[in-house]
Amino acid sequence: MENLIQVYKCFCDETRLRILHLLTHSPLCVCHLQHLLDVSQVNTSRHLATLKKAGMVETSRHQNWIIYSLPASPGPELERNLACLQDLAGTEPVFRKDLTALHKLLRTQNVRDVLAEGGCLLPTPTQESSR
Amino acid sequence: MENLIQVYKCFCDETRLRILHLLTHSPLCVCHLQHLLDVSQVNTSRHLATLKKAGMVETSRHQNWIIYSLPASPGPELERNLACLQDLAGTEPVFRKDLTALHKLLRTQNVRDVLAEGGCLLPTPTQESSR
DNA sequence: TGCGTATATACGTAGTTGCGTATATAGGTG
DNA sequence: CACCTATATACGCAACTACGTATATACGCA
Repeated sequence: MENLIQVYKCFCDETRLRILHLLTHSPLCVCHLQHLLDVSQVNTSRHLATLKKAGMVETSRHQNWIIYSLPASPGPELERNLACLQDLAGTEPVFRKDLTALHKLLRTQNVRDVLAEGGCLLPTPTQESSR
Repeated sequence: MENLIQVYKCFCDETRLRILHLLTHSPLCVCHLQHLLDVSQVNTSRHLATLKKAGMVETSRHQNWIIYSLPASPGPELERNLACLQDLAGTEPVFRKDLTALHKLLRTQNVRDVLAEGGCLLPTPTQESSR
């Protein structure tokens, strides 16, 4: 039960929902999440920490970057609810907007190869989004 | 998006989850919910008010009793997540225990007929659960 | 070793949530 | 109308949450 509640607690914040939704489509480093979400670095990092503590994301370091991704083997509560989220995401403008931005990012930089090597989606959009 | 968040906010409390799970199986009046959940009257009432404000339950009065039930036409966010909850409920001991108690209640009092008339699941278990 | 970039944590604070105690409303019945 | 039962709301408070500002850690590179 605690696991289930924990999932819902994570799900009831818009930023975290958007993070999870994005990660459903691709692993991402913090700076790109920050850029895609248009949320401050601290805030992004904090929400990611929350998700990680709840076992809802995993991390791997690649040089200076921390790559966040969904767990390789998520618990049933998470897995089931991510599927549910995925079903509903299509009708939520925010999610669609995020997806468009993500695809643009992936296309522009053809980073699938980089990702395949466990890397970050360079170039990082650091400066302009340091609000 | 706000709707979706609201659903998750309601879902991230154990008592409210148990209420929704019970209502998935049968409409119920406050006093029986209170009894089944073993939660104080005020607390039960308050959680129900929260759920109602979020459009996640509906009420109908029958004499002195307020019968709570799931909405006749729930929004997609709620409907989808209730289905998800239903899927996961089978493995949660608390939910199974609640269901057993509910079935016992329904059997003991053969109240399906009463419910069919929009009534309460009499007799009410008032005194013993007034903690 | 010292600097720059990426990410995380500490601290203070405003807003929110949950819950107990007390009290109010509303219908039913004598 | 007076009283009982069922349910809801008001108030106060402790715990939790979110977020900004400031600061720390960790890695890469000159």
